[in-house]
Amino acid sequence: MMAKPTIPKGTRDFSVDEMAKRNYIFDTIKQVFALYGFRQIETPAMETLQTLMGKYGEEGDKLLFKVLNSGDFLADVTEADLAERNLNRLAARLCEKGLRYDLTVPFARFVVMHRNELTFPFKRYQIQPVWRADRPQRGRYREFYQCDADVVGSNSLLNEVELIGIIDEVFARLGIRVAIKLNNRKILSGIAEWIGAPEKIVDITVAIDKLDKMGLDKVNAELLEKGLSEEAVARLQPIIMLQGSNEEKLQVLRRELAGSETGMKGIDELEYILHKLSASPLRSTLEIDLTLARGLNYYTGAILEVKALDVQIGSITGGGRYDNLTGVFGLPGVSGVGISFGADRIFDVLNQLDLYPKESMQPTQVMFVNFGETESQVCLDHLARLRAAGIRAEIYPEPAKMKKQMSYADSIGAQYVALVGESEIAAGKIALKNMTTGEQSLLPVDEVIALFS
RNA sequence: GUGCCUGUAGCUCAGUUGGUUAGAGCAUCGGAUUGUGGUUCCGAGGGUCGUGGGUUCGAGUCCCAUCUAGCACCCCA
Repeated sequence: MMAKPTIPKGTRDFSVDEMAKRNYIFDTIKQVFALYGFRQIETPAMETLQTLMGKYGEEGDKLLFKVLNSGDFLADVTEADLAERNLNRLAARLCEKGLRYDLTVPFARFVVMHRNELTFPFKRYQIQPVWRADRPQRGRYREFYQCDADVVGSNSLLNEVELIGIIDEVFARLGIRVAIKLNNRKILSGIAEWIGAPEKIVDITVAIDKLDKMGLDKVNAELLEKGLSEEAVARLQPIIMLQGSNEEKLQVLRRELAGSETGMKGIDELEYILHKLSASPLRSTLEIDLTLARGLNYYTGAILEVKALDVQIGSITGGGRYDNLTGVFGLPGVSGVGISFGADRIFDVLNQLDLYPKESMQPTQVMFVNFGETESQVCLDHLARLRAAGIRAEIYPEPAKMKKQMSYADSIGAQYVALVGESEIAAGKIALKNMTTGEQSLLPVDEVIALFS
């Protein structure tokens, strides 16, 4: 007896309806990427662990899925290794491959491997699943798709501007209301530098993030607890309390961080991007948010994140600039900037808001009822004509009872049912039934085709 | 990875202080209706109560473990 079939934790099957919806998302994103001059690549599901390890910090390494070597994978393992029980060292002996954790690191590897075939700036997009051994929650899966667009080999901030344009266009097309949050790593560095505690950037941003929930007193208390001096906390006050329009925020930052060269550089960059974008107003709101920093260890310039306004879910898109993207793979001095759409979360958002256009489901437009051998032969001719005209059409494969064939047409959401029996064949016409209105008319093929153009 | 929480037909759920052969609605399949679906009526199939142990004369109900979904951390799309 077979055990009940299951799938691994944090993974999902997608039904035909779900795939139609997902493809609608992927197609929308692809079209916009292409509009902005990005071209697609793919990389393998597996990379060598050498490529993957150490790129995502200690936490990230723990979340990597490792692939057991084939063959006698214990051959090189000694009793001493087993006795030692050092997981990392043992894993290194047993596994040389892992599932990719994101698309950015494999892309960096790709750029370095193919550097002589590429012309820079190189703009690529990539839509593929990634895997993380995270504990699943709503909107958090162990297998999920990322849709990345990156530019390498260009330091121009125009890239940031274009990427924000892509984000705005994609969510406008999908009909999702979003807020784009913008920050700059150099500003964060400037802040830390200014209060004399460079290593405290993360603690500071995490604390500021809690201002709404906990209030100023508790935020300050947490900062002191994290080891900041009274003086440093006092200096931070204007930055913690930062609010108002983007212009006002920039003004305050400019005043407070005047002493930090790095900080001022970051402010300049931010201002440049906002200025360029002001020329053609975005449909989404764009706001400066100093609390963006966590998990973005490798970012060195702009940092951005997108939140859905009407659904509570983690960020649905993230991105930023990382100088020296390819440095770890032996190609220093190449800057990258990119964004990553979280297709699965966008899918969840769209599902909750039910924002799919009808056409995205691509249901059959005409289904022919099967009356038997001679009748279906005539239908095949009609089908060929309809399909040549780009109409999605099919015939029920068996001469089953009418009721059954009609129910089937109903369940697949067919727009029309075509009836071609003895009398229709004699008349050289098709009885076409509109499944929404229930109306039926007798038409020649040409007029049926004309209905859809 | 840490701390909580969930689990009964494909789906949404009932199931009385542990007590005979575990129910309903929806869905599925068949029939009423031999060229007309989405409405109606009738009928059928489908569950070793997530899984494995334990307590008990007796467990869907109590205990433990494990798996799964989810929540808060951590981290992130």
